[in-house]
Amino acid sequence: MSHQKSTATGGSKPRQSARERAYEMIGSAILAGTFAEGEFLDEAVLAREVGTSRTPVREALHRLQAERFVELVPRRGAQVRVVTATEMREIYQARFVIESDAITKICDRRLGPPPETRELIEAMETAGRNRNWNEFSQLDQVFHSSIVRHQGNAVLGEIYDSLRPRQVRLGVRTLTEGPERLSIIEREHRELEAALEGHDGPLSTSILNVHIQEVPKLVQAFSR
Amino acid sequence: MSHQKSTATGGSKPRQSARERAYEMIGSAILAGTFAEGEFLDEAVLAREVGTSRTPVREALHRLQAERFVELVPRRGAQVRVVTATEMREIYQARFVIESDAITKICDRRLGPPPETRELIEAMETAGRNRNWNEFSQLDQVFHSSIVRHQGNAVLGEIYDSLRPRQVRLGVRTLTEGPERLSIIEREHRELEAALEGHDGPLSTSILNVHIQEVPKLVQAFSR
DNA sequence: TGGATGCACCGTGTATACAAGGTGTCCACA
DNA sequence: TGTGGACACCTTGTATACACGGTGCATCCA
Repeated sequence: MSHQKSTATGGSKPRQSARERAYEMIGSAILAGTFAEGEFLDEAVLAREVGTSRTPVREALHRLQAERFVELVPRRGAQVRVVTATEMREIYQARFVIESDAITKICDRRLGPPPETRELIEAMETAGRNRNWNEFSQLDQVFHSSIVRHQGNAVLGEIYDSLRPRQVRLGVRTLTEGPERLSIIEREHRELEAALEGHDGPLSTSILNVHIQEVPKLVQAFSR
Repeated sequence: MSHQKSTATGGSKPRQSARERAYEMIGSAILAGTFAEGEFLDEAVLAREVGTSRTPVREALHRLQAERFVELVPRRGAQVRVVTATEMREIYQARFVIESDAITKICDRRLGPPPETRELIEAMETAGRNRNWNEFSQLDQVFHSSIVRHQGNAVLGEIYDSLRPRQVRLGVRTLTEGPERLSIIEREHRELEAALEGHDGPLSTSILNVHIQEVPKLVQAFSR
């Protein structure tokens, strides 16, 4: 999704389209919890706030529907989707199904970890030390995504990535509320890398299983 | 996706929106191969053909992008996506990953096949006898989707269903070109039902594996 | 004759005006 | 006082007009 342009990407203005601005503003507003869950969004109001007409706003809302941020009810408008604890668990289960499959295949074919793994792990540890949660979160996504894509199936790669924006909705919150988990995450990443290096499928999968369960466990603590 | 409304659904007009009409017309035109792969679609032309203005057409194109039918190139427009044999294989692999996971869990929990299974199998055999390929194809989707959803994870269910429109793009073609495969498909469905009934995970999975490979094998025959 | 530059045309991106449908309120009547 | 219906307002759905940017062609210069 790439809300909140990272410091690196936010350079010169590439003449961002109005639709893109609307998409990012509305998307991050939902992430930030500006709108109540279940609330209907008024296109005209949004347009005013973004500083454009309704047209780009409508297109942004359609994209947000595709990403499951809102529900488009005919003649009623865009309703902010309610994210339940159940759905969160399902998203993480889905992640595990796809990523563990990738890991198994990577080990079967003795591919080893993706080449950029080491670099990513170190970048994450730096971001962690600097308490830069957004950066940390994004790098975590790249780390896992690179594993899934290393397996070679682009369709599964896309699907895996599409789960990201949905989990981010709670991910940042959980991360900032439990930063002591950071060292655990980092250790697990290194363990996973080592297991992939050793082409040990079952071990890799069990590490991933524990690793991915980390977050939903946290979520459940303060779920509705 | 529900192009070509089935005979059952096509009853009285529920005041279908212009966007929906545009979506179905353009979508089925792509399925029918009316446009060349890689071709850029002209919004104004499409609007004229659908009988509406450009606005609903644009919204339809955005949805078709989400479903991977077209690629939206900024300032250039909607390009009909090229479907390669590789991508087809990847889609079927993805299906297998999700559905086999569902099957394994269904057997682990001793849930048995979904209640509607028997009914669906019989409806498919009727459709097959009547050489009604669209009906057959849709029922096949419902059959497999019901298995995935029987496992209980709605997110994985949605993802699985989203793969459908993409594979339909070649599915109908392969079906009409190889109708002798019909009895094989029907037999495998019954075998799968029996294996689920017996809570036999490995057997169910291996049946599914063979079953799902059927189509991409056909595809490869006349791939580029 | 080949390449580069500028201009014109065309198609997408955005804004705005208009149409249609639904929701809530207010009034009338039981 | 409660309930039912009609009307008005408000919001989405669609059409159209305008702005912006890119592509391709033609012309000019080397």
